[in-house]
Amino acid sequence: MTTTVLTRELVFSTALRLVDADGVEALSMRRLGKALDRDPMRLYRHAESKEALLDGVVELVMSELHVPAADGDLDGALRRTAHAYRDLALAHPHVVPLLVTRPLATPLACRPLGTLRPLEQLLELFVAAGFDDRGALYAYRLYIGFVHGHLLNELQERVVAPDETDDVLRLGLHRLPIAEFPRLRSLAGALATYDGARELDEGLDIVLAGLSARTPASR
Amino acid sequence: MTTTVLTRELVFSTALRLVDADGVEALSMRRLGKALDRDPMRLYRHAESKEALLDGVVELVMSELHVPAADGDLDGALRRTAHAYRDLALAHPHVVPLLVTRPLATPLACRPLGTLRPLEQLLELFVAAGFDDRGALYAYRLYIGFVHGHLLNELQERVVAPDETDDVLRLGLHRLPIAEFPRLRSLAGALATYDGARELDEGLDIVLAGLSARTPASR
DNA sequence: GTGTAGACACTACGGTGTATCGATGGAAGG
DNA sequence: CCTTCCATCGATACACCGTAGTGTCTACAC
Repeated sequence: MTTTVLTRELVFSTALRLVDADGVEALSMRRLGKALDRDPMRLYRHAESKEALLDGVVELVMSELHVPAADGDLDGALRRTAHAYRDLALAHPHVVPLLVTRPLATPLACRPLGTLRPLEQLLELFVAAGFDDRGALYAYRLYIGFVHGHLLNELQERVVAPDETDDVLRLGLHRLPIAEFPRLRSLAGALATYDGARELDEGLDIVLAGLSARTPASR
Repeated sequence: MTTTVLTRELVFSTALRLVDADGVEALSMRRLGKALDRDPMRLYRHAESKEALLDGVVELVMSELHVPAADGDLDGALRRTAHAYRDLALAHPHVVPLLVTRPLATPLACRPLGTLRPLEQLLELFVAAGFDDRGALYAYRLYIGFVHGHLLNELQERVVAPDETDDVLRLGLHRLPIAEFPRLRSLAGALATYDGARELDEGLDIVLAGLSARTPASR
């Protein structure tokens, strides 16, 4: 018998565990209740609905993203947080759909504060580097949009049948009509040797260069 | 009494209608059956599962994305398809979560062919512009990642309480602790005057410039 | 006529989110 | 001590979900 009292952190962290283990659809109130050895209805003390539970999971993950304080090296700070974000996403791949999707259902100011904190810190970074309000918001969006796009790309790459040895087969490319998809079919090699961290860096080269060309300080 | 026979296109297009009207969670086999005035079980003739139904909806939307043929103007072609993609996303905002999320659950070659076709055509565009296989794939990913990131950004902007007149209130920013979120709270004006198409264009400026610096043809 | 194939409907099972209600148990007031 | 009250908890109930299984009816082949 579990004697410890049910805490908010315990609820959300085991919710995250369930999602990490078996994906979002494996998280249900009943299963979470069972995992905590409590009546499922008890969960509504800590999350007022399942939607709130999902938001809490997102918050839990996002609160682990640490944005360095402004120290004059904007590029370095952005690179480090991008990689930290990537590490987080790879550590919790099943949470990424929630990460990019939940904000589409919730007005900005109603989002959990933990998910807003990195946003605020990134804005601060841009402002410290000389952007005005509008410019900082624009820079933030370009940056975070790129990172999200990269993460979606990289995680798609991981959905394969890894027991096949041949690239074409493992990727299932043989199922595609040759006539219609010549380019795609010839990509077996390139698809197999994907290096996410490097590609993130190369993309950052481009985005950060474009950004610094727009910093007032650089003119 | 409906007398017409149930066709695949009818099933998927009314599924899309349901999603467009009330979001993904409003699409259920039972409701779709009711909308078609058929027994829900009949739907399994045309989609072997609900997952397949969702994939079909994505395919239906993506098959409306037309990528121009290569004619030497890579930048123009990429700009036009980016805007076409954006228009599609704004026309079907509730489908966007599916659009970016479904591929995370399906190996590339198992995705509906209709969703792979734009991919193939974009690859063709890059190859025609002088990229080799690997370079074309890299360019594709950078490009589509950026576009996806932009769409996620832009659609987040639309989740508000539009009946409020004051910017701060409409965005709900007053709910944020001033001490912790000074930057965010001062963004009311900038958030309110967001221009998605322009921001897409400016981002494309950066991405396409970075890309053309890597085209073999430019060296 | 017999057989067969497909369109269709119905029922049933186990699961979901969550509203509601009765019981329990401990603290506070007399 | 006893009583009262309130917060906690378990359980049940409702409406809905995806889908397996089964049976009916029509139309055409042989």
